[in-house]
Amino acid sequence: MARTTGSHSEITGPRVREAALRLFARHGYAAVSMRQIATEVGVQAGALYNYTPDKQSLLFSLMRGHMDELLAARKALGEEGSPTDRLERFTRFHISFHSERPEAVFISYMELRSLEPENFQIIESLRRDYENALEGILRDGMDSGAFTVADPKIATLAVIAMLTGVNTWYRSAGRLTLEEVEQIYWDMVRRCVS
Amino acid sequence: MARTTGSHSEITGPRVREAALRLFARHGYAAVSMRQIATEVGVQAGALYNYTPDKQSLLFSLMRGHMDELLAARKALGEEGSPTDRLERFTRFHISFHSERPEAVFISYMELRSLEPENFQIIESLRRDYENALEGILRDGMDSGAFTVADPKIATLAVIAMLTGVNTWYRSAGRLTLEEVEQIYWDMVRRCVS
DNA sequence: GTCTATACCTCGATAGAC
DNA sequence: GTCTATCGAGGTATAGAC
Repeated sequence: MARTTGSHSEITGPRVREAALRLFARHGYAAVSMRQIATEVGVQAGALYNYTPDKQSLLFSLMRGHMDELLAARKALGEEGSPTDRLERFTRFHISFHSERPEAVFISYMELRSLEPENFQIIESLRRDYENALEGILRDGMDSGAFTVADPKIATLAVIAMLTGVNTWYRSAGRLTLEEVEQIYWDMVRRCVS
Repeated sequence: MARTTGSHSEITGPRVREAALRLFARHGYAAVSMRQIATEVGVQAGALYNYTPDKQSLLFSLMRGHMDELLAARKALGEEGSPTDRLERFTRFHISFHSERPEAVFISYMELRSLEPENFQIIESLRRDYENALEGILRDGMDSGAFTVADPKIATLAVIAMLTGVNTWYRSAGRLTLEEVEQIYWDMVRRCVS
């Protein structure tokens, strides 16, 4: 892991982000030092500042990148089909997307309070966009009579909380395959809104 | 807020815990310094060490106290009635108990990673006790035919995640009363398992 | 682009006066 | 029981050599 002088910007940049992602997720933003990140990458602390203006920007960039990916992937699901079909797609998508990047998910939920106010507002707004996508499905289903939901706003938050909870226990080497987990949760979500 | 020399142990002790609870919840354990806590209480940093051997013990004591309260209150719900009745009691209890102490709940979920290993094991074990109480209700309901649940372990985690999510948005001055929130969630939980 | 060195600050925790 | 003062460690970020 010892490093000598040289240029490695194309390699080191991503490695800084990966190390920060892993360490922030494991120990928390405030508990991780720039020196630790540098050690993980194999450079000295000063070298990190070639890739980020400061520690806060590094956190924000990770969270922003995650939310942008999430929203783009959600959009790619499309709007075709019945509300029930769309809700099933959303449910399965949420579980599989989140299970593939547990560290980014964890940071994006846990480190909101570590963001400076302007950065917080931006991430919060992106998250609301995501919630609104689900709420739209639920409202369409209420209008068409497919769903019975007392309060679509609350049902949205309840479903997302339930689905995101998968990340606290799911391991790909565990008792259930991801497909089985998706099926179990889809059964519960479907019954929740019918 | 300026303080003079004197003895105030009966007052200061609880005040230290309250200040730590509030600050840990707002900014995170790692981001809060003993000096900040002392300032909030109105003493100097050194004086805190009359009430806790160190910062870690303060965190653990807060989390331990919360879990003990939670388990005692859950036990007081009793085991009488049908599985459906018990599930309704559990659901309403979880929501109201958690909504009354959002800071302790927040810390107990978010700061698990800030605990030293031995302390972590203790809190995790208490949390499993709580989950097992709900799982027992679900299993009894499956046995009696009242519930249809594909996987009681997963349903337990799903229901708890859904219910705990209330704390992320519920405010007592908001659009809905706590009773209304409880009713909405009970409807969703009931349908989830039927 | 990375290094070494360092400025400057804040941390947790302790010692000893009152 | 609280104060002031302080220790030693470690924090972010920058400067300048290579």
